[in-house]
Amino acid sequence: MQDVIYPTSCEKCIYRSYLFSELPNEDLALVNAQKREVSFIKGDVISRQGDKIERFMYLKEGLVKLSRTTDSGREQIISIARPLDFIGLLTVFSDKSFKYTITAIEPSSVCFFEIDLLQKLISKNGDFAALLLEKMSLMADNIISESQEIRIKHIRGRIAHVLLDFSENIYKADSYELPLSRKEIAELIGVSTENVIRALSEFRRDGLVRINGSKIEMLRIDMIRKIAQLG
Amino acid sequence: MQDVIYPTSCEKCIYRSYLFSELPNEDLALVNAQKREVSFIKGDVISRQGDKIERFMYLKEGLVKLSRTTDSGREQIISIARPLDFIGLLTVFSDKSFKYTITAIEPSSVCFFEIDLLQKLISKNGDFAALLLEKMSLMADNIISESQEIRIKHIRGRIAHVLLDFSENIYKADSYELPLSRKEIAELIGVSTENVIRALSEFRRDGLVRINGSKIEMLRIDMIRKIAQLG
DNA sequence: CGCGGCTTTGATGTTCATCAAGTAAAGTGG
DNA sequence: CCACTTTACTTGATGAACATCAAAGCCGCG
Repeated sequence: MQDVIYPTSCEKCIYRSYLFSELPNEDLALVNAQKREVSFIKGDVISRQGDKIERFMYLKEGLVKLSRTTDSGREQIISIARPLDFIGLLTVFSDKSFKYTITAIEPSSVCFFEIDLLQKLISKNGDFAALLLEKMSLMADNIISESQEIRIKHIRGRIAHVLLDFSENIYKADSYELPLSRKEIAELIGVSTENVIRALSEFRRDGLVRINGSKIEMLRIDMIRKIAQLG
Repeated sequence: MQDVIYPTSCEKCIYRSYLFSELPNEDLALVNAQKREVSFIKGDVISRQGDKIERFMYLKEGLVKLSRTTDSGREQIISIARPLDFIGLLTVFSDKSFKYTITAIEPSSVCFFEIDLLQKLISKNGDFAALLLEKMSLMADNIISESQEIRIKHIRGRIAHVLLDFSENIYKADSYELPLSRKEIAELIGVSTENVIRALSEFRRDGLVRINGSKIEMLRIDMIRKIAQLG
C-alpha cells in the first residue's frame, strides 16, 4: 500500500453526485474534512478477510477483486469491482469484520472515512440511507445473478462470459489487457487453471480471439456471444 | 393464493422488535393501519419474477423458496428463506420488478404494505434505514457465501450440506419432513435430479440417514457433517 | 382407471480435475 | 549482468464425477 495520502477535494468526484447528493452541505463538509484517499498498485491488498472494519471505503479509481479463502485453503474470487460498485459495502452492515479480501488488480485509489461517521450520516439522513440501500441492493443482486448465471454454463461458456464482461462492461473495447492471471480466472469461474488455458487455446485455434500473454483481442465477438449464451 | 386477509395486530409480531423497533409510534401506527396479511399454502406463488414491485413484503410465518428462470428456461433456486430472512428485500431497492419468484414451500403468511410507505419510513427514520441496511447486507452476504461454499463441493457434500441446513438451522431436529422435491433439491444445488436421488440412496445404504419419501431421519449426523465439510 | 408428474435404478458418454512434464517469463541475489 | 529460483503458462494422458438417456414403478388426482 502506497502511503501517499492526497489532500484532494471531493468537489469533482464521481461520488459527489452518485452517492452524496442527498447530503446537506454541513454533512458533506464532514465527509470532506475526514475522508482520506490512498493509492494502490496492482497486487496490493486493500483490506483482508477477517480484519476488523473500521472505515467505510469506496473505490474512486481502478479495478479490484473481491475474494475469499475457503476453510480448505482454496481461493475463490467473488466479483470484480469498479468505481461505483461499492467495494466493502456488502459486509459493512452485516459484520464487524470483512468477509472478503479486496485486492487491486489495476492501479486503484480508494477513499475512506470512519465507520462512525457513516452511521451518523445514515441515522441523520434517511434519503442518504435510501440511496445506500439501493446501491447495495444493486450490487448484491448483480453478484448473485452472475454466480447463478455462470453456474449453468460449461467452461467455454464461462470463459466467453468473462471475456465479454471485460470487453463490453469494463474496458468497452475489442482489445484489452486482461488484469487477471489464468489462475485468477479459474478462481473466478470455479474451474481448474489448466482448463482455463485449454479453453482459451481452443478459442485461439478457432480464430475467436487473438491472445498474447494477457493481451486479448476479440476477433469474432458474435461467436463469443453465442458461446456465452449457449455454452 | 388464499385471499383471506386477517385483521391481525402487529402488537405481538416478531418483526415488532426485530425491524420496527426504531420507528416512532406514529409511524408504527401507519404500518399497523396499512399492512395486510395473506396466507399461502405449499406451492402458492407469492410473487413472480418480472412482476412489478408495488409492495414491501416480509414473511411472518412459514418457509419459501426464491427461484429464477434462466433464459434457457431452466429453473434455479437461489435460497430458502424463513421469517426474518427478508424475502423480497433484495430486489426492492435495485429494480422496479422482482428478480426472483417467491414460492411457499410450507404454509406461510406474508405481511405487506405499499412500497411508498416504506420509502417514506426510510426517508424519515435514518435508524430504521440503518436496520434495513444491516438486514439486507446480512441476507445478501449469506446467499453469496452459501453459493460460493456449495460451488467447491461434490454432490455428496452438497447434499449433506442441505440436509444439515434443514436439520440444524431450519427445523432444529434430527428428523423432519423435507419440504423440497428431489427435483427442487437439484435446482438448489445445481446438479441433475437423478444424481440427487443417487446421493440420497447412497446415504441411505451407508446408514447415514433413514429416508421415507420426504421424511428424513439423520442417523449419523457426525458423518454427515464430515461429508459436508470435506465432500 | 388411466394419465402425468415424481421417483428410482442402470447404462453410456461427456466434461472436467488431476497428475505429469516441459517451456517461458519474471524476479532475486551475487 | 548473469546464474538461479520461482512463478506462470502450456499441452498431453488418465480417471473420476457427473449429465443424459432410457425404462420402469409409484402415487395422486381428475
